[in-house]
Parts: sequence; C-alpha cells; structure tokens
Amino acid sequence: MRLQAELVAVVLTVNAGRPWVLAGGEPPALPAGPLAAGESLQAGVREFARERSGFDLGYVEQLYTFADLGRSADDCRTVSISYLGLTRAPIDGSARPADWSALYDLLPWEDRRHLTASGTDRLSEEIELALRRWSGDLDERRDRCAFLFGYDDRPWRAEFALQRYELLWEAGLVAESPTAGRISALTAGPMAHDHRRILATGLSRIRAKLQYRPVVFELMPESFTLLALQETVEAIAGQHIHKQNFRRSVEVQHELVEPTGELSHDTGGRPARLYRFRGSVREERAQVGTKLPLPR
Amino acid sequence: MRLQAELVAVVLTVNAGRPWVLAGGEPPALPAGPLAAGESLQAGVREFARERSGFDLGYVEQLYTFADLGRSADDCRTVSISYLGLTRAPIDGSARPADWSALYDLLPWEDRRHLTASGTDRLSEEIELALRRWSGDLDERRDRCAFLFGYDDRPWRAEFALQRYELLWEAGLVAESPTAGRISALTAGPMAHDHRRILATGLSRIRAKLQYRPVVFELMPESFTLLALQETVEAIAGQHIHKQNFRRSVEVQHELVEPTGELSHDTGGRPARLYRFRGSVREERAQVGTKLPLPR
DNA sequence: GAGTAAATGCTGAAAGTGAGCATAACAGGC
DNA sequence: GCCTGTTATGCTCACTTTCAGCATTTACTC
Repeated sequence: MRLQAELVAVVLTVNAGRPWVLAGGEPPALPAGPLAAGESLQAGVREFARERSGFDLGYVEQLYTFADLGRSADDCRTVSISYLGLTRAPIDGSARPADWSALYDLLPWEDRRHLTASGTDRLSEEIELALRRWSGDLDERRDRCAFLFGYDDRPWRAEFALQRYELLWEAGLVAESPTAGRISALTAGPMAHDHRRILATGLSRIRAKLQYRPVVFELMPESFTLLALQETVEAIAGQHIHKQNFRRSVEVQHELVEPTGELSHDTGGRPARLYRFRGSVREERAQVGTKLPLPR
Repeated sequence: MRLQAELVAVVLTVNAGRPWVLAGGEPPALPAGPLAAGESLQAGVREFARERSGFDLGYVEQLYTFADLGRSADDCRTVSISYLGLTRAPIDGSARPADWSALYDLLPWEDRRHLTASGTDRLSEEIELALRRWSGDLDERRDRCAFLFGYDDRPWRAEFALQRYELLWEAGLVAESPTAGRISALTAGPMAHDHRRILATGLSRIRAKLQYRPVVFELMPESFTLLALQETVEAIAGQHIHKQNFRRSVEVQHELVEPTGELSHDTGGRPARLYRFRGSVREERAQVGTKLPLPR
C-alpha cells in the first residue's frame, strides 16, 4: 500500500479582540503540506507555518492524526497529522491578510460574547429549534444537545467545541454534513476536506488548555494591561469573564505576571498598569499548572 | 520518500489491585503492527489488540503520533500512531499471561501506594539522590525535579508520569538513556524502541482522564463494591485516596452509579453494597465530565 | 471643575475539599 | 449468645476556592 503523510496546521492568533486562523482559498483551507524527509514533525509544522504566514509559531502542540479512508484510491492512503500553533502575528500588518480567516466566521456558534446573561440570539434560537426537531423524542439525543449547547439551565462548556461540531454534523446542520438540509446555512459555506473538524479540534484543545496552562502568553505582546489579557482569553473562550475575579486569579498566582512599572494611557479612563509575563512562565510552561478562569 | 505507518497500542487492565499492560517478549514490547489497507485507525487497534490478547477493548483513544528520524534509513520512514485501550481482560484466565506485564515493573517509581504519609522508601531516596546530583546547582533543573517528584513539600502529581519519564531519561536514569550510567537499574531492563515513553504517555493520559471522565468504568465488572472501584482508581493513580471522601464524591454525582440492591459478603467485615454504572454513563461517556478525586 | 470610563479594592455567600471521629453490620471463635 | 476484629457507612468541621456584586480611586475630556 502506498502511503502519504501530510501535516495540517491550525495556526491561531488574536487581534483586536478577535481570534484568527490561518486559512485561505475558496473553499477556505488550513495550511497543509507533505511531510518532508529528514525533518521532525514539529519542525515541519513550524517551517511551513512560517512560509505561509510570515510569522514564527510560539507554542506548538500535536492535535490528532487522521487516516482518511475515503479521500483517495485504495492503493494510496493519506495520513494527516494535525497540529495547533499559536503566534503573535499582527494580521493587519505585513502578512497577506487574505490568508487569515476570522475564527468565528467558520464556527459562528462558538462565540457567545455578545449574549447577555441568560439571553439568546437569532443563531442560538435557530440551532436550538433545529436540534430539538432533530432530537424528536429520543432522550439520548435530547440529553446530548442539552449538555453540549447548555439548554435547560445547563452551563455552556466552552471546551466542548469539537463535540458540538460533531453533533451539528450528525444533525445535518453544517455545510459539509452528508445529510445537510437547507438550515445548514449556519456556516458561511463549506471548508476544504475535513478542515472544519480539525479547526474545532484545535479550538477545543486550546480552550481546555487555557484553564490549566499559561498558553495565552503566546498570544500577547511583550507588555500588556490586565484588560488586554482578559480580552484575549475571552476571545479564545468565546465568553465573558467576571473582571474582578479574573484580575484576582491572575494576581494571586504571582509566578505568572509582574508589573513593568509603566502605565498605559490609551484606556479612555484611568490608566492601566502594564504587566509582563515572568521568565519562569516561559521556561516552566511545559509543566506548571497555571489556571485562568473560564466561567461555567 | 518511502513511508510506513504502524499502530502501537497501550492496552491496560486492572486485576487484583494491580495494573497490567499488554507487552511481551524480550525486551518487552508493546503490541505494534502495520496499518492495514482499508481499515480505520481505531478499528485497526481494536483488531490486533483482540488478536494479541483475546479480549475486546472497551475504551480506545489516540495518544500521539511519532515520526522516527533515527530508526530507519533516510529513504524509509516510519510513522507510529499510538493508542490507549482499556479492557476487562482477566489476565489469569484464558489469555496467554506471558503477554501481560505488570505496569509498575516497567515504571516502578510511578507506584506510591506503599508509601506512608510523608514517608519514603529505598527507590524514592535513590532517585532523589541521583536527581540532586544531576541538578547540581542549576536552579532550573532543581525546580523541575522538585515539581515533578514532589520534593520540598510539593505535592506529587500523578498525571505527570510522562514528564517524569522524560526527566529520568535526560538524567540518564533509565536503561534506554543515551547517557545511562550504572544507576539506571531503576528500570528492570530496557524496553523495545521507545515503548517505555509511549507507555508513560498512556499512563499520563489515563491518570489525567480519570479526574474528569468516567473511564474507570471500562475496567470494572458489571457490578462492584465502592471499595473495589476505589482500589481500581488507586491502582491506576498509583496512590491512596481518602476512603470516605472517595465514597462521597462518587455518591454526590448520582448520574454515575446506582446500587444494585445486592450485597457482597466477601469483605471480611460488614457486607458492602454492590453498585453498577448507570446507563447514562455508558452512553454519555464521550461528553459528561465526571470527577473522581486524585489526592494532591 | 464636572462628567465619564476604566482600574482597583473589598466583602459575603456558596460550593468544594481534606481529614478525622463515630456508628453499623457482618464473620468467626469462644 | 457474646466478644472481637474488620470493613462499610454516616457525619462533622475547618479550610480553601469560586462567584458575584458593591464601592472607591484615578486620570482623561470637555
């Protein structure tokens, strides 16, 4: 059996309060390329992420390996090894902006920052309606929907983005579902191959990781205000965080950040202290469990 | 470039209070085999786990994909996709026992159940001594050792098994370290290829998962006492748990188990209620976050 | 100087955790 | 039948963490 291996990267950055993912083309596709000879997997990902975006990846982590059965002829199979990468790319700057997509254009239901407490919106209602129709009177389905989409007073769990995608896929509500009906307009349009699934995998992973590892750091500039840090976390998490509690949780773990002594005056109000990450975070980030709050 | 793909499985079971892993031969090797054509990855793992052990895997989860550079000639590269699998195989029964190894014979420092509170033993002391020698006066190394092995009153974190293995490897304390010295007798002997690393990856993963997903279930018989459940968790976690608190945390989440109404009389003392997992656990196990305590 | 926007400080309820004591219910020996 | 050992099971208490809101401070803009 002939075998091919390719690397697929989910490269994320946050800019102006919005998360962006390196994905261009029509339909949009994640950067992917063959595994070069004599190169480690991580090095390969870093390599072509730089080629495509012009920026270096900070954090890199393996996501999942897929072996497509359907994609090619039986005698040539492709193994896709997917990676998550974080970078500080300033998008609007020198990079070709066409290569970047707004993450929540591709997974619109994952951004809930505009929702007020216990509030809802057109998209949520549409999904809930469609899902209830799909569930019918099957208790199992109903439970699953309630758990993943937070119906019936259950909390919204940001880190279950992948499972939500899979549910919508089964229910025929995303463009690439085999059973997609007309309501599939939830997503702007199809993405290449199974790239939306890979993207959802990456989003799930970073949201989970955010809660126990100091990875936001990779998305922040050298120095920043606590509000900027919070807004970056919120952008990834797709939901709002109680400001004072966020601030406290950051300050309590005094291994995490330290004030630079400078102030930022473009706040519109009282100037904010600037902070930087402590050196120990950079070095120990492979081990230390550092917690940032996600609301439940 | 020629490319080969192989599957490597970490198949775990718990029996008589000890965790076992499917690994035989000399040196011991995890079951591994080429990726068959026209077969999904998971199906492949299940397939040859059944062949080798005679039992079906319950839970299966992808671990990590390695692409060896060094292992073969430059024009033929092997991609190893590793999986974790859990099964209820009764070892001492019909299966060929030679295929199973006691997990903690392969990673002896990961079992701390015999340690009394704040106590220590020969192995721990030996490791601590060797690690302190290796750290010298390098603060970074010293911190890392303290964090991973719980020196200086830091808590032992069971789920960092992989990082501990990697540290020991760097420090030349396991048989397969490139710089292995005489003290490397920590491990009984070498394992094939990088299989001990893969095993440590699997142990890390299941220990982490145990804390927020009902996976123990896959290791338990149809009905069981709470003590039996606790001992299974302890076997995997490699440490003791406060009995009453364990019991409370199980009972509080009343989605998890329910009494069968029967009693077990072979306790030696007061008979114990028998429990079974609730149906919802089986179905929703892919989603529901169920917590079992690991001491910190 | 008034109004405003944001940073910052503080407090109290609620939930979760860790550790121990006390009691209940059996088996087996006498 | 009673005593003893052993385990299951019930309960309490202190302590920590988390959630959520109120109040105050500080500087900018007009």
